Amino acid sequence: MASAPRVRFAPSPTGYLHIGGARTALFNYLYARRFGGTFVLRIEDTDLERSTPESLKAILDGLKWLDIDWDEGPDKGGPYPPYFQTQRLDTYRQHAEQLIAAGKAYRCYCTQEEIRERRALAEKENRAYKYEGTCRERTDAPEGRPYVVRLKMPSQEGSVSFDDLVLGKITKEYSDLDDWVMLRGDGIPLYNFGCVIDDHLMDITLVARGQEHVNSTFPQLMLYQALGWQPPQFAHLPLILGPDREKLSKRKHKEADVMLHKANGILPEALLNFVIRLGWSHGNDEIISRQQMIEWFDFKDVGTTSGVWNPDKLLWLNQQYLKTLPSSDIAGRLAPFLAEKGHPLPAGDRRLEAFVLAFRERARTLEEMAAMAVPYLKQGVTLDEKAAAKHLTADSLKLVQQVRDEVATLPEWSVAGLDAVIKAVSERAGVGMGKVAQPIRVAVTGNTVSPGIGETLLLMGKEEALRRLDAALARG
RNA sequence: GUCCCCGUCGUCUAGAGGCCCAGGACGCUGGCCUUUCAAGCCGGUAACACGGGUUCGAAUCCCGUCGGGGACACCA
Repeated sequence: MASAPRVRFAPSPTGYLHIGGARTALFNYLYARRFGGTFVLRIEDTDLERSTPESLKAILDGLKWLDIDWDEGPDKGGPYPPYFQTQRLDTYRQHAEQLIAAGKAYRCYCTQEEIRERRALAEKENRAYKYEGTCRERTDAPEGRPYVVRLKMPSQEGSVSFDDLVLGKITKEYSDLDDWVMLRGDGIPLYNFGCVIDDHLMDITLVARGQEHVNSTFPQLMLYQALGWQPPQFAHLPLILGPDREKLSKRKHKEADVMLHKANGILPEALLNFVIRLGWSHGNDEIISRQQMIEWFDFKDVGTTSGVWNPDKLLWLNQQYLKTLPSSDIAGRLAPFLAEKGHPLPAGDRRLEAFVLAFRERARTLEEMAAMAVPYLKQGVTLDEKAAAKHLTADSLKLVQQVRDEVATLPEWSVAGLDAVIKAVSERAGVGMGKVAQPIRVAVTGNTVSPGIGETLLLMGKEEALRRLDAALARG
C-alpha cells in the first residue's frame, strides 16, 4: 500500500449514532489521521422505509460531539460525490446492466411471495435457504414484470478467502453462497451491492467495520471478482456486548445511544477513551489522549474477542477526565446541567468553576456534579433529621454559635480565613476539628457530606451561610 | 439447523515457546491520610474453558470437545 489510505464510515440514517458505530468511526478516523490518509463519511440511505433526515442529523451531531471529523462527505463534499447512496442510483444501475450483459448477473422474476414461501419451507425442514437459481438461465424478458438483479455464483467447486487485518485468513466455500440480490425491484441497490460499488469508486483502500459483517464479505468479494476489481483490505472489529453478553443493540440496550451518555454527563473524551479500550490496547495504557490515540492506533493491535460494556469503568474514566481537564473547560460544560436543574448561571460566572474545583473529586459525571451544586444555589436548606439529631445537639450548637459570630466579622470570606475560625474554635473548646466542622456542615448543607468545611462555606456564600447557621441556631 | 468468528481474573486487557506458580486497569476489599464524603497512596482478592498431542519446555503451536457470539432479507 504505497499511497495514502482512504477509509470510510458508512452509517445508515435509520436511528441515532450507535456506540458500536461510534467506535468504528473512531478507528477509521484514527487510522486516517495516523497514516496521513482520508476519512470518508458515506451515507447508506438505501433503506427508504427507515431512513430519515432526523437520523442523519442525529448521526452527524453525534460525530461532531465526539469530535470525529470527516474529510469527505455530507457538509464537506469532496472529489468523489455524491456521498449519499440514493443520489448514486444511476451508477448502480449501470454496473448491474454491465454485469447482466457480461452474463455474470441476471434478472430474476420470482416474486417475493414465492421466495418467502420457499424460505419458510427450508426453515421448516431445518436447512439453510439458498436461492435455487430458478431464473438463472432464463432467456426471456417478460414485458412489464418487475424483477430483481442477482449475481451469479460459480457453479463449480471452490472457495473465496481474504486476509482480514484482525482475524487473519477466512475462507468460505462457493457452495455456501447463493445468487444474492444486488438490485431490488424498484432499482434501489442492496447493501452488498452499493457498498462494493462505492468503496471501489471512492478508492477506499481499507474497509473497517463490525464483525457482524464478516459473512457479507464473501458475497462482496464475489462481486469484486465479477467486476474484475481489486478488493480493498478488510478489518473486522470485535463486537461490543451488552451486560447480557449479546451484541449491543438499539432495541435492547439503552447504553447503545451515544447521546444518552452526553445527557448523563459523560464527557466525549471519556466515552472515546472507554470505547477504544474495548477491543484495542496499547500495552497497559488506560488513559489515552487523542494525540496518543492517533500516534498509536493500528488495526493490527485490535483484538479478536468481543467486549462487554462496563459502566463502572466508563464512570471511573469520566472522573479521571473531570479531574484533569482544565477546570474552566469543565465549568462551561457544567452550565447546561445546572440550567437543566433550574439554575441557569451566566457563562463565566465564577461559581461555575468553583463548583468544578469543589466537586470533581466527588462526582463521576457532570450530572452528579450539577446535583451536588444545586443545594448551594437554592435558598434555605432542609436538614436531614438523623444528621441534625446527631450533630446539632445543645452542646455543639454552642460551638456553632461561636463560629457564626466570628465568621460574621471576617474581613474576607475565604477558605483560609474560614478554616482558621473553625480551628480556633475547636482548639479553644479543646475538641477535635470534627466536633466543630460536622455541626457546621449539617447546619449549612443539611447533611454530613460535603467538601472541606471552609470550601463549603465559601461555596455557599456569606449571606446564605449565615442565614442557614442562624436557622440551625434558632432550632435549638 | 447451516456457515463464520471467538475462548487469560466478575469485566476490559498485557502476553507473539522459556523473562509468567501469569502483569496492568475497573470493581470488590484491608490499611494509611483525614473536619465528613471523596480523591490520593500502600496492600489483598481473583484467570490461562477442558482433553489430547508437538517440544527439553506451552497461556502462547496443532487436533478434538465444550462453551459464547455473529450471520443466514427485494435491512444495513
